Amino acid sequence: MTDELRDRGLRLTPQRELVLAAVRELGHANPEEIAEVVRLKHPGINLSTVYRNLETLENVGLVIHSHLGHGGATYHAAEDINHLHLVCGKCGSVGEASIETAAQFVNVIADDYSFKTDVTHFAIHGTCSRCLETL
Amino acid sequence: MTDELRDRGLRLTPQRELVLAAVRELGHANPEEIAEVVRLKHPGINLSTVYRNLETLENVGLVIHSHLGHGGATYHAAEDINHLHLVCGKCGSVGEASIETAAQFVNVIADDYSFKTDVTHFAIHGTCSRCLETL
DNA sequence: GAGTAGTTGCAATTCGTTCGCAAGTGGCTT
DNA sequence: AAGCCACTTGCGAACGAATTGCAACTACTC
Repeated sequence: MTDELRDRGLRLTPQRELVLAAVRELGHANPEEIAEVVRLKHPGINLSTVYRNLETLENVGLVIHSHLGHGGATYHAAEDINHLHLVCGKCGSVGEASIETAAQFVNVIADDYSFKTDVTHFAIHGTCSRCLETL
Repeated sequence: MTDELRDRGLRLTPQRELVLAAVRELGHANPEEIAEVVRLKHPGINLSTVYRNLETLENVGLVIHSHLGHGGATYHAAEDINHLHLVCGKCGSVGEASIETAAQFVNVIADDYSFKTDVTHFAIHGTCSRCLETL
């Protein structure tokens, strides 16, 4: 990460390092959860620092956010974005699906609407298998 | 709408009527925009009344919300939900696509993950044709 | 090792949304 | 036609998530 940052005149601070480490460790997490993990090693970190670092890490391309539900964003390490999210509207569970399942869909949208789809950014909303059973 | 409401012991108030009318008129709109339209005919309406009516109209099935972007929900008349949304991450434009384009995708997700997809609830994120050209 | 520009912590602020409560009013009942 | 009661409204306060201004701090360049 040193290069990505320094090339842009940005700095490698302990806080920034810990935020990235937390994102990588957690898989998908919101800023609050990330702050909690960071605080284990750096208790004094401020929430706004977490927000600001997530933003810069995203600009640099080390981190990506996606929207899984009504609330805020959740963050992923850039190298982990190889799945799409299936969010159950009933129980709120978040499943994952292979990106390939959407390949054909992405192609159709590209052909018919000249729209280049990023399937990972928004979750796929619906009802999970467990909730379908208990209807 | 009278029946949908009264059958549940709910009332048909002028405010409620105007909120529904505004949703139908606007196509997709957020609560703030809906309030603006309602205020043309009923200047005193309170924002929280709009929120509450959107919620009850949704419970009754006359209105549906979906998430098009980072911020809050946008509301549609229930009878208009026959398209999915293509939101451009660069320019913010919101396009529409036929639901059929997703039919195969929905089937694959159902078969592979036993997950029943509601494609209209979350937008499809990506880059629109115009922004693709100007890269 | 010193200087500078990027960064942090803090507190205050914003935005969108929800809440509690008292006053108001639809609509069933008589 | 009038009354009653539960549903609604408007208002202000409160809320959570995210953002901002600013002074103190510090990573990095030379």
